[in-house]
Amino acid sequence: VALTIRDVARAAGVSTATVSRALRGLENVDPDTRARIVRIAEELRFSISPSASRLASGRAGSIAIVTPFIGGWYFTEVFAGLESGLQPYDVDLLLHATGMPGVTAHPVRAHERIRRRVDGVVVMGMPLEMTESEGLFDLDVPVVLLGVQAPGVPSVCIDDRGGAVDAVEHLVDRGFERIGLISGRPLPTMFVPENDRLDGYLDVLHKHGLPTDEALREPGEFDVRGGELAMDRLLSLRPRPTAVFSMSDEMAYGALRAMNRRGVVPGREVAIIGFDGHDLADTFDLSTVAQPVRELGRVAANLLMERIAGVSASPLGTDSVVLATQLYARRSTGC
Amino acid sequence: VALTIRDVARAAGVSTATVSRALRGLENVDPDTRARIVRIAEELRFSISPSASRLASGRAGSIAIVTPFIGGWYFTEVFAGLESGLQPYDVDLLLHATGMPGVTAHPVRAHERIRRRVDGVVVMGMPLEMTESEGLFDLDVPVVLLGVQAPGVPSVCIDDRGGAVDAVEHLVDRGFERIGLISGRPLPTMFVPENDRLDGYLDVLHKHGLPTDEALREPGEFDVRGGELAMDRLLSLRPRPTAVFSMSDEMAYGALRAMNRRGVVPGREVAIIGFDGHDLADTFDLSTVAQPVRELGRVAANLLMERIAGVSASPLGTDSVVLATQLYARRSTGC
DNA sequence: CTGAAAGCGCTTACAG
DNA sequence: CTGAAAGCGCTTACAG
Repeated sequence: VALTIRDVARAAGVSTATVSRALRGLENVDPDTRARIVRIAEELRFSISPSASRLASGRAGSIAIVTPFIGGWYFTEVFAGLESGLQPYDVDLLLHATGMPGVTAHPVRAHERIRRRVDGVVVMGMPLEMTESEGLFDLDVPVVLLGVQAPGVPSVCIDDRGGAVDAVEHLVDRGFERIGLISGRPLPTMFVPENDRLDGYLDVLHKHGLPTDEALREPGEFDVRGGELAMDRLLSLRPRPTAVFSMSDEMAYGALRAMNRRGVVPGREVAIIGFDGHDLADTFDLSTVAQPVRELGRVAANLLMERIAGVSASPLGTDSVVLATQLYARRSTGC
Repeated sequence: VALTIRDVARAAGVSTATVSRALRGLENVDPDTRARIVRIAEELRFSISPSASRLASGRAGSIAIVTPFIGGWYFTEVFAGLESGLQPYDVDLLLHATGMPGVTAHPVRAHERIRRRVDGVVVMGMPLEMTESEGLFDLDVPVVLLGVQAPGVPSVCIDDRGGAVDAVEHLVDRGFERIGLISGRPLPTMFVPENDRLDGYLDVLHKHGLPTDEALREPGEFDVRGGELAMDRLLSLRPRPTAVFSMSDEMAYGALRAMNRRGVVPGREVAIIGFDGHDLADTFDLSTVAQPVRELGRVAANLLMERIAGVSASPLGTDSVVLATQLYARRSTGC
C-alpha cells in the first residue's frame, strides 16, 4: 500500500542503499544525487517505515519517561519540557507510570514494559531504590535522573535544601520566629527532595536558634486538600506558628483556604510561603520559591540524547546539572 | 545481544511460528506446548522485539493523541484518562502538539509526523478544519474526536450547550438577572465548544427575557490571568453584571481574584460560576459545571481501540458518545 | 561516491 | 496443532 524505499530507488535510478543514505543525510553521497533523491522522495510523498528502520538499525527510536504518577502541575510541566527538548531529535516519547510505592502500583514493572523499546529513559522524581526496583538500571540504556541526584548517574535537579533555606530565611527576615512546616508525606520519607527541604528548614531554625518542635510539622500529601487540613492542625496549636513553609504551592493554596475560613489574614497574622512557582501563586499572592520545572524537562532531554549518542562515541562524564531556584516575595509573607 | 524468538524455539524444541503463536495467545496451540513455551520464555527472560513484530505484522503498535498544546488541567486529565484506558491494550501512546492556530504552530504537520507510526489517532479539542488541515483524515487510520462532534466521525464529548444552560439557569434560579460571560477566545471562534457554551448562555437569557448586551461578554484566554482581566473589565461596567458565567474554572479563579481585590464578595454582590470541575473549585468555593475529563480520555481510548480492531472485523457504527456534566452549587453563587 | 547482498527478528499464509 | 519458508522494509558492512 505505502511506498517503500525501493520505489524511490527505482524512480531515482539508484540503489536502496543510496536512498537510505541520502534521506538520512549521511556524508558520503554526491550532492546532486542526494538532491535528486530528496526531490523524488517528496514528489512521491514517501515516508520511511519506522519499524523497518528500527529493526534494521537496532535503535528503538524512542525514549521513556518513567514517573510515579500522571497528573498535577509538576508532572505536566516536566512533560512539556521534555517534549520541547526532544523536538530536534526524531524520537518518540513513551510514558510509564509506576504508581506510588505503597499505594497502587503498576501491574508490570517499568523494566518489563519498556525494555527493547527505548534507547534511554528519564526517571522523574523517583527515589533511587525505586528506580532500581523498577529495573531501570538493568535496561542497558542510558538513564537520566530528574529531580534527584545519585553518584554515578547523570541527573538534573534543583537545590532543594538551598531553596528551602531561602524560603525560611525569608520568613525569618520578615520577623517571624515560630515557623511551621507543611511537608508532603509524613517525614522522614524515601523521597529525597522532601528530606532535603526539611534539612534546609531545620538549618535556618538552628542557625537562628528558633523553635524546632516536631509539632510544628504536618504532612499535606502534596495536594490542596491535604494542605488545608495540615494548616487547620497547625492553626489549632497553642502557641500557634506565626509563619509556615509549605513544600508545595498547591498545599499552600489549601493552607490559604484554611486561613481564610478562620479569618486569619495571610501575611499579617500568619505568614505562608510555598515552593514551586505554580502559575496561580501570583494570582493568590502567595510567596514562593520557584523552580524551573519545564527547564528540568528540557535539560533532561538533552542530557539523555547526548548520552544515547555518546554510547557509540567518546565516553561522557557523569553530568549532574543543578538548576537555580528563585524566591518571590508576595503578600502572603507580608510583602 | 538480546534473545530472539529462535532461542526460545530452540530451547522448547518447536518452530518459531509456534513460539510466536503461543506467546501471543493465539487459538490453535496445544495447551501443553503453550505452557512449556511460556515457561521457557520466562526462564530465559525473553521479550519480543517490538520493531520486528511491527514490521512483520504491519501494525504500528501505537496510537497518537494530537492536541493543540501541552499543559493545563484539561490536557493532563485527558492524557491520564487515555493512559488508563489504554492499559489493557499493548500500545504505545504518542503525542503530537500542533500548536494553536494563529499562535505558534508546530513546524511539521501532524500527518507528516505520525504517519506510518500509528494505528489510530485521537484528536483532542480541535476544530474539524484543523483536524483536516493537519492531514489527520488522510492517514488511513481510524480517528476519534475528543471534545468535538462531527458527522461521520466517531467522537466523545460533553453537551457543552446543555452544560452552559445548567450553569446559567442556576444563576437565574438564584435570582441574578444581569449575567455576564467570560469566554475563552474572543467570540465567535473556530472552537466549537465555546460557541456551544455561548449558545447555551444565550438560550437561557432569551428564555427569561434577560439582557444580552455584547458588552457583558469578555474573553479570558482560558487562563487565570485572562480571567482576572476579563472580570476587571466586567466589574467596571455600569450597570455592572450581578453574576458571571466563566467558561472555565481557571478563568473563574482569576475572576475571584479580581473580585477580592476590589472587595466584591463572591456570591453576595456578584455571583460567579465556572465550568470544568477543576480540583480547586471546591477549595475556592467556586460553583461549577463539572465535566468528566478523565472519562473522556478513557472512552476515547476504547472507541479508538475498538475501531482499530474493527477495521479487520465487521464495520462499526459511527459512535458518538456524549458524557453528562454535573452542576455543583457553592458559595460563589450564594449557596 | 555507489551497489549487491545479507540480515535485523518477527508474522503469516500455506501445507500438512 | 505445527513447521518451512517467504517476506515485512529498512540499514550496514563489504567491495569496488
